[in-house]
Amino acid sequence: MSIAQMTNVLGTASDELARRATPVTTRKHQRVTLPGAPDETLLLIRKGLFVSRTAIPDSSSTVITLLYPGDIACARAIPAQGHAEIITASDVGEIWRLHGPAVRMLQQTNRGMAHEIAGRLADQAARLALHNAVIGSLTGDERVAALLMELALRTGKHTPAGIAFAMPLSRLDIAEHLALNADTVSRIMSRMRASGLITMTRRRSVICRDLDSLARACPLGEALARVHGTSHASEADNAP
Amino acid sequence: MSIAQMTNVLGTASDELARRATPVTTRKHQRVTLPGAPDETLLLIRKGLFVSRTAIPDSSSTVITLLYPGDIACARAIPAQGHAEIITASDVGEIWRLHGPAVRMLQQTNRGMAHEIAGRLADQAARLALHNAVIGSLTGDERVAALLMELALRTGKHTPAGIAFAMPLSRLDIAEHLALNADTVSRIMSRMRASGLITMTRRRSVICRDLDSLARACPLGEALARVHGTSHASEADNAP
DNA sequence: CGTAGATTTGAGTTCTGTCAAATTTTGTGG
DNA sequence: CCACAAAATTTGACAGAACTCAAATCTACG
Repeated sequence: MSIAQMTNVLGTASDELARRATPVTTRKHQRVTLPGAPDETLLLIRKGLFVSRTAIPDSSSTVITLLYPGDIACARAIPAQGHAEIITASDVGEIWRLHGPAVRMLQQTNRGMAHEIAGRLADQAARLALHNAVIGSLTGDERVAALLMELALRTGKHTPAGIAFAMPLSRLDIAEHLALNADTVSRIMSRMRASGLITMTRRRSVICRDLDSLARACPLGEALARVHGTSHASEADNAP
Repeated sequence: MSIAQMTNVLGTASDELARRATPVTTRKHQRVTLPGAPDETLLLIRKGLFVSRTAIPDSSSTVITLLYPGDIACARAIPAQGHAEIITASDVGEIWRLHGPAVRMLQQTNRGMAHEIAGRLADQAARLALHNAVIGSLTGDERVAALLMELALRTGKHTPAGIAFAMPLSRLDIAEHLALNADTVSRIMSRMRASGLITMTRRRSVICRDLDSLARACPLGEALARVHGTSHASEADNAP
């Protein structure tokens, strides 16, 4: 089974999945809770953009991971103890909740499913590793460019004026995700607006004239394009 | 099946695994290559400490991930294109190489294996997320303390003088892993030595009087202990 | 015992964080 | 539809932590 085929196993199994899973339609800022460690519930992201906000005790910081359609959220992949929360960042979202027993049952019926889940988790691990490189080796400007590029690749629409996409994260969310300060993020985006790299109608709507200039503004552009830019359009076309 | 039981599936399947896998014993600085993306080869870390050094094109930086016994390295979980390299950091190491066909065959025979692999990848994703928090929200001193604590928990031996462990990474490795500068790492460790937090016989051998003071020096100590400090001793007891 | 490489340390610079105030946006009720 | 309050964002001034560059030491290894 090739990777390309595997990518759709969760899709082709959707009849069976649909019987076992509990679909949840969410609106902006709605929280979906994920039980803590011993539980093996899976949340399958189906539509929209979600952020996994993980408050780690003993630290004032929260880890913010972005979740796109096709991604899987599970307690074991989250470093915090106890419950975790997945928050809808886009205007609407859809999650399928799969309880532990259902996961085990599906894995017995559909032998490819555990393999597919492992593959997805591997993809998400690759993204986390890349994100480590982003916040570890790039300047503030480059980090913001990386996020914009990621969102443009994942959720952007081509328009005459360039690639348009919604910025579903607040400045504070962006800051926490990119390991920056909210003030600094604001400064950087103002600078980008002034330099003409991006245009913003409203605060939450970005237009980027061309992706190439964004990629040039970010040393990891090539890797980001590989991780975020392939076949996600079909999965993310329900963006608001 | 509880998580505790799952943790050992790869172990209990070792007879079958041993038939399919190619064991590789490595010495310090030895490289084990992992074929690029379409390949589904798995490298199972059995003994020792390895670093996955991923050079991302278009960037001068390399992502360094630490791999401990029980961890899995696979192309899909690595953000770089093409081949990847796993480098032995400890004096000796052992890896089991599982080629794609062997993985598929094992998954048909042993239904729990894909599930176990998914669980391991989830654990590694949790560690990557925690590492994001480390390099994103901690000061240089705190990051170094976090690494020392991780190594102490994973490979430390209790001695009358405190917890002793080898520092298998060079200052440059540490710097790249922690998103710092090699000079800064050196400065920080000198400061820690001066303050009595750690003692160093030779450059690669560290003794920490007590873990608590390290944990106090790192706001994420609690989370690190949870992720690194539970039942790894039995897996890592072959440390050099 | 000498050399190449790794580490340490100093001095100066830059980027980002902190704090505070001004401004814009969003949400609510009349 | 407008006014108002609360929240979010923007911007300025300043401080501090980490980086860069360079030189001095130290180690490992032949």
